[in-house]
Amino acid sequence: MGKITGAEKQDELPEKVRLLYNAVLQLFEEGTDLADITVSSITGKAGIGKGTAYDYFDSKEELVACALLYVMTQMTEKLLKMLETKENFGEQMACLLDWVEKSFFERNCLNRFLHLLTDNSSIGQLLRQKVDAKEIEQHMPMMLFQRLLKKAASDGEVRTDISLEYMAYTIYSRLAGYVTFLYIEKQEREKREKMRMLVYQGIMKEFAVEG
Amino acid sequence: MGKITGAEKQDELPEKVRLLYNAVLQLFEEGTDLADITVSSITGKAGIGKGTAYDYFDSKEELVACALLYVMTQMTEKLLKMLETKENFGEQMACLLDWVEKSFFERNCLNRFLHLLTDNSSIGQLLRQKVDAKEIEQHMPMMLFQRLLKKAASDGEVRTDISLEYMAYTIYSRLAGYVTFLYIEKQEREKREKMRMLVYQGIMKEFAVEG
Amino acid sequence: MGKITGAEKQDELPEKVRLLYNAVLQLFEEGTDLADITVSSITGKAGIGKGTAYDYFDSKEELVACALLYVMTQMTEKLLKMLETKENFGEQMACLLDWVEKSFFERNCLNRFLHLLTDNSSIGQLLRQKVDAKEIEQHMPMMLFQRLLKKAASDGEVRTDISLEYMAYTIYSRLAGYVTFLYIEKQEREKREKMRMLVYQGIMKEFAVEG
Amino acid sequence: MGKITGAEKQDELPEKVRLLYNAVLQLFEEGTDLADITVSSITGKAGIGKGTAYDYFDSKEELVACALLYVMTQMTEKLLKMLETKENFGEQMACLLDWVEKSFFERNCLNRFLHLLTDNSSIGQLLRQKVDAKEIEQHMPMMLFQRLLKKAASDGEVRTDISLEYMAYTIYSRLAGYVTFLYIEKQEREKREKMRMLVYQGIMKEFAVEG
DNA sequence: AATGAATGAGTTTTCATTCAT
DNA sequence: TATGAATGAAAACTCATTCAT
Repeated sequence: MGKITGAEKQDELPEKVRLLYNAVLQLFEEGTDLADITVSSITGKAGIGKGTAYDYFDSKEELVACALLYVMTQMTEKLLKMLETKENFGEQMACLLDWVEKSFFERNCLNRFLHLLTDNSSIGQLLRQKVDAKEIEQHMPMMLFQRLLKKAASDGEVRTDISLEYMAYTIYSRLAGYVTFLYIEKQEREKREKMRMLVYQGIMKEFAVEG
Repeated sequence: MGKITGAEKQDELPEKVRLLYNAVLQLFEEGTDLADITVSSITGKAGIGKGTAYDYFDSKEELVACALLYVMTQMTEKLLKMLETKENFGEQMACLLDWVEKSFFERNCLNRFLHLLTDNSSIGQLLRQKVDAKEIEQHMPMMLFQRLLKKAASDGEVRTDISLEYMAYTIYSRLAGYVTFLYIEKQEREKREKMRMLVYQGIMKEFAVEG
Repeated sequence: MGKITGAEKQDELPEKVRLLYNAVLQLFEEGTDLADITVSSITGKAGIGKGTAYDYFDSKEELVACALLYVMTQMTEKLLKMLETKENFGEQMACLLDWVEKSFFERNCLNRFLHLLTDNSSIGQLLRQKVDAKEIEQHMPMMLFQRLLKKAASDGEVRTDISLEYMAYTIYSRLAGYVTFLYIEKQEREKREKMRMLVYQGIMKEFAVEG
Repeated sequence: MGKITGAEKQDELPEKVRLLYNAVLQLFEEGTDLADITVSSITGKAGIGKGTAYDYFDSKEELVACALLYVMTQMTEKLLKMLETKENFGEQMACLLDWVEKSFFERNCLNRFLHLLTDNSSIGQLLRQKVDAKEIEQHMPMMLFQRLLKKAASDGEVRTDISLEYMAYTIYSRLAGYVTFLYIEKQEREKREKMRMLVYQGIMKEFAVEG
């Protein structure tokens, strides 16, 4: 009766909802555009009845936004764990660039999510609303960057005279810019590697201590 | 009946096509999401028959992609002219940031266009294809930045030891990042101004020659 | 572009609208309940595309209400013409009773319309709204009765010391009551004829001059 | 598992069935249209499981028809008791008119039931079938009127030279006509009172003995 | 006996595209 | 060349009914 809001914890999710979320993720990974995702395609992939989706969500928009929120959260959690195994800030940034590139080519959607953060569609708007809910906020990309930076700052790896928020946005920007570059110049391997190195150096020069 | 491809020069455009392009621009400026733009709404705003659109374009996607291409071209041309009146690279960057912010608040669409560059919808893909056509390339944002940078380099205002392409992408990235910031933190004026200054300084520190 | 409102004159009706109206009438005559009428069944019977219905009407409800209004108007006009050929008030009442009975058995819907006047469904409500529009009012059953009574009064056939409105409602009531009787006792011919005579006499005794 | 047929006596009704019946009544009193009543809304209001309804009834239609039959029976029983406290036929008729008007404005459903007697929906048809079952017949409106009239006739208050059945239908008709009048002219209080008086006088003049 | 999660057929509605005029 | 009436495939969503628990 109470509908899913997207604030549920992972272990609170009903089985069918998990199936729906996975179906949305798969569609995303297949490159299906947001506007072309239909309730039929989701429930079909999930292997459940169309009506069931409406037992848990009020509308297609709610369903997709919640699914994306869930996947983003999962993804950033995994990413965070991975980053935490790195020795220092530089390695973390290198790892992030790898991840972004891998994500781009495997379509596993980081770029799609970054994109959604500035999407004007009803689903994009709904997603931003849900992200605004405090509890979830902490897993969002920008917060992830801030967390990395805070740790690095206390370890004396990055400068402390620049606002954390600005540094987070700048890292986000450079990654998003790199994704755009990939969209346009994906074909040439050499160029790609050169650009990646430049982005890496750009971040390090601007924020890292020493050189 | 050769259809419109988007490669036409401004003065080659049939009157009806111009009307259609303007209609798409208006819809965009009204904030209509890409997915919610219909052929009816376009031809209605253009004041011409629905069938006429199909005399010039093979599909709605073609029509919208061509219109966006045209508008982007127009916009960057206008922007370029404006930037060329500026004394130096620093002023140009400040002007760009103003423009981005104004564009964001007046919905005059620069952010929408930047967004489209990494959009997976059929229209977005078509648009990128068209951008790839050499003749148009020169008017696209990245090329605009490269042109500015080339001039600035020859005037000794920016460093010459960094790849032009990287510098262009970095400027693009920082602007796109600033737009994302505006999406998320638009409400607070002070924060906004501080962030804009930081972005400006970030660009200048990385690329400008001395002070 | 301007949608049909139900206030159109007969010769202003587009061909397709006429087809839709006829389809609704046929469905009604087949005894289909209001709630079971679907847009598919209407356009199917009309032999036109489903979308066409929405070119002319904003919703199924609008379509059905307009169709019923049209049919009621047509029916009462025909009935009025028929009644005007009668010599006097008594013959008119006898004719009305015949008509009601015939209508009941041939399902040509007078009873359905009378019924709709007190129906709580969204279509019933819409219909009453449309009936309230002045121009149409004159053709509705109650107005028809009032017109007959006015003529009869000026011819000295009915009493002039009773309010016209009351007389109209009473005639309406007795007819509706007779329909209810038919619903419940339709099987027995003799009983039916006896009841019809009683209804006739009831009207005449109450309103006719002399005896 | 013999299902409920609607012929059960009040004290034979399982608790759950009573809950279902009450839920239907409440929905009706809230003005919900027959077509908008759902099994969910009924069982929800009844506070029992959806499946339980199907343990007792074969279909939604059966459930609603039985519920309405029950409520009508209850209502007419109550009404009859109330009428039996009246001194004479005239007071009974006045009381009936009060009841009808009160029922109309409080939505307590007499008008809805009268309406159902000539309704073509599957529920309406089912209801009439059930009314036809002899045991129940005695509680239906028409029978109620006949009972009143029989008593009044034996008390010398109404004429004995007119068929009881005709008188019953006429009273029913006039009440139904008054309801129609209320639907159309509910707003004006004065007109309403005048009409009610005329209806009352109409009945008395036609059927009452002397004055 | 009682439940309510799950279903999917069926409904209303939209809109890109066609084609007779 | 230009039109816009007509189409129908496909979408979102509802709800009576079933059935495993």
